[in-house]
Amino acid sequence: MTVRERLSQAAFELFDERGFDETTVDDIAARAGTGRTTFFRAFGSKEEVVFPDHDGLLASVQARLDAARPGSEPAAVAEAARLVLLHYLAEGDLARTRYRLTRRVPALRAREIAGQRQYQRVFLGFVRPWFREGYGEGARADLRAELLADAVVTGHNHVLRQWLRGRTETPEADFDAAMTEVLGLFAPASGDPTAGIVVLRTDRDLDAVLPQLRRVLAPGASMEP
Amino acid sequence: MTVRERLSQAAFELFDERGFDETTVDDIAARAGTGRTTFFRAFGSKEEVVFPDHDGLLASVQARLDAARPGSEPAAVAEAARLVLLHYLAEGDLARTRYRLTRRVPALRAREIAGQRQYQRVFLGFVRPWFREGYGEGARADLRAELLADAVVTGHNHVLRQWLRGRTETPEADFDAAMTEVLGLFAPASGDPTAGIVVLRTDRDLDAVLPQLRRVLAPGASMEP
DNA sequence: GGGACCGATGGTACTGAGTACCATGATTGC
DNA sequence: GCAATCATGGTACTCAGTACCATCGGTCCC
Repeated sequence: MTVRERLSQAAFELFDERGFDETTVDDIAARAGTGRTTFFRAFGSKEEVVFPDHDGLLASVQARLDAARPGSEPAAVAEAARLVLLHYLAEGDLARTRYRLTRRVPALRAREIAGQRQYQRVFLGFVRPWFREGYGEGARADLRAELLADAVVTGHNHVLRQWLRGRTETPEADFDAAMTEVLGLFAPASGDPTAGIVVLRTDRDLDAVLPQLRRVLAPGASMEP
Repeated sequence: MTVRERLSQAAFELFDERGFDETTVDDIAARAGTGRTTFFRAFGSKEEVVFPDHDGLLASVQARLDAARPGSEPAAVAEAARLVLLHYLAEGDLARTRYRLTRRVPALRAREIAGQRQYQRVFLGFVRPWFREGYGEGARADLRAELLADAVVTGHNHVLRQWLRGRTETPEADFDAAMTEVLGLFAPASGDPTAGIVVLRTDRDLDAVLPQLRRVLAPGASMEP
């Protein structure tokens, strides 16, 4: 076990026993059998122990998006987001412990949220050019791109949260459904046959088209042609 | 000028001159002609000087939503969000200084983002029951409610940012447009005539269906098959 | 007027995170 | 065997934030 791993384990144990604020860096270092200096060389800050893989995960999302080919943007977005989900699923109990910690400690919550925003920024950087192409440049395309980048992160978080709370046994299937929903709401028209989405605003009788619409709007079946 | 105002002014001056991290609380207190203790009694933390009205603004948003009457949810959401926009517009240069600070200082950025999430939570608390009613309980309604709550905040931020950067002279009109867009994407059917918006996904020629659908989709009609 | 009370202020001392610097000991390369 | 390198740990510092206490000005009551 590396020093870093010993420190991480000691930290999570102590956070669980006493709480985050009640644990000092000295406590962690002592339990791990190292000095304080070593802790800060390994982790940079006390909070960072809780989110050790954040930067790497963010980079892998960016890499997945960078590797996307034109025309497959929706798939690239979904697959990049899936990387994050799979990472947490693989962590198992550790992810649940982190979840409990972030619910309880405002500073950790703030850091988690800031981290999520970084994902949103990465998705935005990928999605904005695509939207400008699909909708034309201007505020409308940029706003929609922001909304989609948000929605991808929120969709992911929604599913992850259900799993962290033990509310679902099928997070990956839920994820597919959520991504379909999200991409269906936002993706601009493009060469991709899965991206033919229209926003309509009217002010009259729905019943006439309802049967026809039901086919398209039906849960589960709605998004795939 | 109250002690709090003197401290605030001194702080912003120093942040501007030397930067946030390079300014100590002692510096601020000294320039304001008070003691360190008084600073912490007035502000709670160094970061809080930068976001002094956050809690009050959040409460006013909550209050506006609490006062909403059934059937006017979209208007309530838009008006509650508008409160925030108007607050920043009224601040003028102070808001721009804060914007510059939050771009430069990661800790302030994180705090700003955490604050935005609080707005999202408030909107979510308001919107979720409405969506459960409109779509039925379940993950789909909850996810869509989250997406709308996000989108309201993002729409607001989008417009505010344009103004903070000096890219628009008509933030209020932009805001109306953004809210229409956002609510149009997400709002479930309701009595409000501005809410008769349906998101539809087809794989056919859009131009062919659009006029027809435009005719038949009605406000107030349920999207539930 | 005088004394008791009270709120705001400011000072002192403490804890704990994070940084800088240096000494030491182990490992590696030659 | 020797030198260079690197991880480690120790010491000392800055600064945010907290706790506690002393002081001072005003106010209220007698």
